[in-house]
Amino acid sequence: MKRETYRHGNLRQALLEAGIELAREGGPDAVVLREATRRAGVVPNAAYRHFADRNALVHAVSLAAMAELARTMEAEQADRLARRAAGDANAAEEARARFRAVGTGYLRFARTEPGLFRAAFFVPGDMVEAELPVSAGEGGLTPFQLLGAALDELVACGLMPAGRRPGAEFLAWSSVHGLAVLLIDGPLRGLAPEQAEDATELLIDMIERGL
Amino acid sequence: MKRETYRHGNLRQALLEAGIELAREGGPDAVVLREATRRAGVVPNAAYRHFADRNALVHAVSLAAMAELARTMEAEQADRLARRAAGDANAAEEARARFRAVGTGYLRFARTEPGLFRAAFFVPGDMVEAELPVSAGEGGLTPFQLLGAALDELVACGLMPAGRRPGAEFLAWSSVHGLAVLLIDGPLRGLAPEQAEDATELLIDMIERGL
DNA sequence: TTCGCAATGTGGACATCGTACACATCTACG
DNA sequence: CGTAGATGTGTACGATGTCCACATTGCGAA
Repeated sequence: MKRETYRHGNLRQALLEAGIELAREGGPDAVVLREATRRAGVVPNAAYRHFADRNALVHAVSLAAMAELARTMEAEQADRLARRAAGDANAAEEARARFRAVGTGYLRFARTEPGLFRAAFFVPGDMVEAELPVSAGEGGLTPFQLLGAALDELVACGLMPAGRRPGAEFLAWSSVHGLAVLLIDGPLRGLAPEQAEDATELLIDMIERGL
Repeated sequence: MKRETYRHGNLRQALLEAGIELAREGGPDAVVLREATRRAGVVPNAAYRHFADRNALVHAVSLAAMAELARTMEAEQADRLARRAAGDANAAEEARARFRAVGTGYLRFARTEPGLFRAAFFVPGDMVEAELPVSAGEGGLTPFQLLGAALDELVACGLMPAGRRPGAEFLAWSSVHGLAVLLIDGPLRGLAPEQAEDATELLIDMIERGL
């Protein structure tokens, strides 16, 4: 447990990882600075060499969580597309699948990692941060950008009137995000996973009709 | 400032009101027990005669906030209906207006009282509490019940297929709630009020098409 | 009416947290 | 080398939630 070198070597990263773990277990409020330093085997004040204050730490955790959300969404897309690959290469159906995967991936992450999900939207960057590369997945796109790309595809395939494209991110995002919130700490929490998935599909159906 | 009777007389209510004020200013996290007792002119521990712990206080605040949300929604409905009253008494249009008012009222409350809005969904009652009379407005209906009633009307007027009625509360609610969250502490916060209202109308358009 | 008990408010104490300030230790660069 | 800046330590303070023992009071039974 005890370090033998005076220097830690990689404290910032260690604190960040401890913070992520805390957030995973209990959301952003559970990211307590002293506990993170404890887990890193270091005295509380050491954290201040790497983060201005607790908020800065939570913010870094938030960005990391956002990136993990992006990865989950990418994985969901890959999964959905693979599941239908060999068949036919209908571009429109593919665009739809990619769009739906954005939503289902988002909601899967929220249900699977509620703590991190809440953390991702804490100190929730304004629109600027939604495009910060730190919060991107493997493909280099942030969750917000993944959604935008999927919508562009829908328009390109004629599945959505171009006139409604501007601002559509926010409408789709709102709906999915709202369900996520209601599911994880709103009145719908404690819904069985299966029911939650049904609700997810119904919601995305509604969005597709409404877009 | 100082009391002259040993008994406070109505401490529970005083603490609750202080708590509501704190929540109004800074959301549920700002409801700090000691500050509430300070405002009530009483020693910290006195609170424990009326609330099991801080959480119980926040929970009571949450229910009060939910009731205020309900009142805002009722007011919005009354407003929208009055604004078109004298004209014609088209039942379908009236049902639509009432439905839209549910959403706009909800979002208006979120933007006007972000602290209370966040508090309302803290310790967020599961489905049971969404029907608790404590969180109802003047008309005796909770926000959730107001939404349900509006949806029933839509179906009755043929504005929405009856087959999609079951569970529709949750879809509409998710969408509106999501926009609220994104607007008040998500990436859309800081949108000008006018833009926020535009987004509101667009979102409700989408919901109407999708339901 | 009186007396005693339950309800309500007080005082003091403790652990935990975030964070400020002064000091110790190391590493890298002139 | 040796010194300056970077990194970790120690001590301390104020704030918070909550526990325990005690003080004060009002109300109903005797």
